[in-house]
Amino acid sequence: MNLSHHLIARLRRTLAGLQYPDVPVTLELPPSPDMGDRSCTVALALAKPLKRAPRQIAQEILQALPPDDPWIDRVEIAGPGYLNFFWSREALRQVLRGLRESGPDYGSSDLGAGERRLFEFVSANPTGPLNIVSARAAAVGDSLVRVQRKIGFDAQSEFYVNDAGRQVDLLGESVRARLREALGRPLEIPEGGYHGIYVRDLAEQARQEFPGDPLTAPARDLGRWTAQRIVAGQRETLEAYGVAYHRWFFESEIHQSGAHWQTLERLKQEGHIYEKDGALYFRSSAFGDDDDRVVVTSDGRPTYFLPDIAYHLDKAGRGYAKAVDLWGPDHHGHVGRMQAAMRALGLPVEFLEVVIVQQVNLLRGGQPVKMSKRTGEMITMDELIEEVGSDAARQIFLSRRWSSPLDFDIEMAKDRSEKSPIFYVQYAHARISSIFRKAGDGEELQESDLEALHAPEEWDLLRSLSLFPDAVETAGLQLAPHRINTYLSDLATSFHRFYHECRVLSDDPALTRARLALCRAVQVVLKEGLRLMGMSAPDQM
RNA sequence: GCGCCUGUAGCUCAACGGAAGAGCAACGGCCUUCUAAGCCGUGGGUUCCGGGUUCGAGUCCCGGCAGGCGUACCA
Repeated sequence: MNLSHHLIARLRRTLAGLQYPDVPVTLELPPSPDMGDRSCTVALALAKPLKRAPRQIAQEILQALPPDDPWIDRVEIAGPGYLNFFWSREALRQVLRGLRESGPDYGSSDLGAGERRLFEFVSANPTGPLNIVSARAAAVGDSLVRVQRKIGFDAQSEFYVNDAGRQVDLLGESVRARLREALGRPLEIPEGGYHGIYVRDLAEQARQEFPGDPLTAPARDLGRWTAQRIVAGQRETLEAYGVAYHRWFFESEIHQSGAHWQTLERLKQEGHIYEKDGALYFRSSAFGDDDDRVVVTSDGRPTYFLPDIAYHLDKAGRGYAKAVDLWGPDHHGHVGRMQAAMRALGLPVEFLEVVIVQQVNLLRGGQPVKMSKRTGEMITMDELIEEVGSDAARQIFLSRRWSSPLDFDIEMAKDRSEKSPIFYVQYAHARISSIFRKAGDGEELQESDLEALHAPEEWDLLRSLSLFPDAVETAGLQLAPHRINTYLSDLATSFHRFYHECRVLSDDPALTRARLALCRAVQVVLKEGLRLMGMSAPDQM
């Protein structure tokens, strides 16, 4: 049940019948509903190849359209040559029937044709608790995966744990420094170590539970043990946020299997590696990067880059046609080298798509909250969820494009007054639930009841429902989950207006049944949309 | 210096290359009703500036300006 697809198919057939050159047929939303429900600009696009006036072409298309379409009430030509389509009441009733049949599957499609896609996000270092930046990435990444699956991609989520390398040693040494501090010695955190107060708690845990003597064990062993504790905590945080990964991938797996050395061999064989000053360089500049990059240092250690290449190669090896990585703005400089590596290894350019999720500026009542990674002074993701709640946080993170920097005001996020737009959509859902509580077990809808729908607010609501599949499709294809949020706000507006103007439970049984069916349809779409955003659909507020 | 992101109403932000929008703030209305966390109305714009491509540019390209981030044999 997708009115847009129906119309596009109609138009394509008509254009083919007219033997026009092949141009993409897409639909727009006219600026105002009284100008139409969907609009098509093919006549404008055809003006040049046909060397004719666009309005004249529009006229020709209009006349060639099958006149007997029960879903189209009328077509108008507007402006320079827009074709504006108006749905018939029958079409809008059909939306309601279709929704009753498909339920939450409404808006699902097989557009992705089962293509396997892997979404990697957050992937924070296992050296401290997750912060607010991770909260944004988690909200965006998780919603992306949900939407991708909705439109027929076989999408999965993954967290890459950097549990190897120097930072793990530093973590071990930082824990040890805290252990010594607890014994009354001065606190000496190593250069580049971790200053956060959370390290003290980890040291206490290590004192009690580390298998062996944490004061004398190798820093790497202590670090690895601690990292595992931190990862477990990160996993709990994300689960409290409603994010469950399909897989947690540990960098140490690569070090154990030696996959990174195999990757290096492969690059060497292809002639993409050279030595300079004792270090091994990957000739990434030959594949579009600004510069060549070190993959093995002069003292023989792999840089983080080499296992990272191996990891992404592993993604391809696992049968994913596309890997989408969500990175922070501080890593955007790495996009070029990673894509260069993918190309050097023979993967198509589109294989790796990097989404840079921009920074979050944390505010409290309009004032910036100072955060410092060095001193470990920061608001953790746990504190964020505790203070503002998972739903409110996700709603804010999904209300903007990921490419925009975002101001997150904690006070505003907690606000539950009428000024706050955060609960607008959920409130609509709760209101509908309330109606159904009052209605009790209603009678079954009769086909003839639909004739009772007449108010403009009812048609407007049905029009809004008809746009859900389009919103899902756009959000999925453009990797733009905030589109779902924009759509749901519009739907909620239509509903609140309807609620205000049209009493659902009345002494007219047919009208009551019809309006209850309409409410149910709205409720299903709100709930499904909220699910795609990883938010709950409360029955009471 | 170079690279990336951002610049749209007073503020926070939407807008598949297609006809500039919403929320908040301001002002004025609506609770004896299924939830007022809601609804209705009013005002508010050189889409940072200058070129270009296009039938059509907030959107794409080039050049500026402003803010943010990055620019390691760290991750």
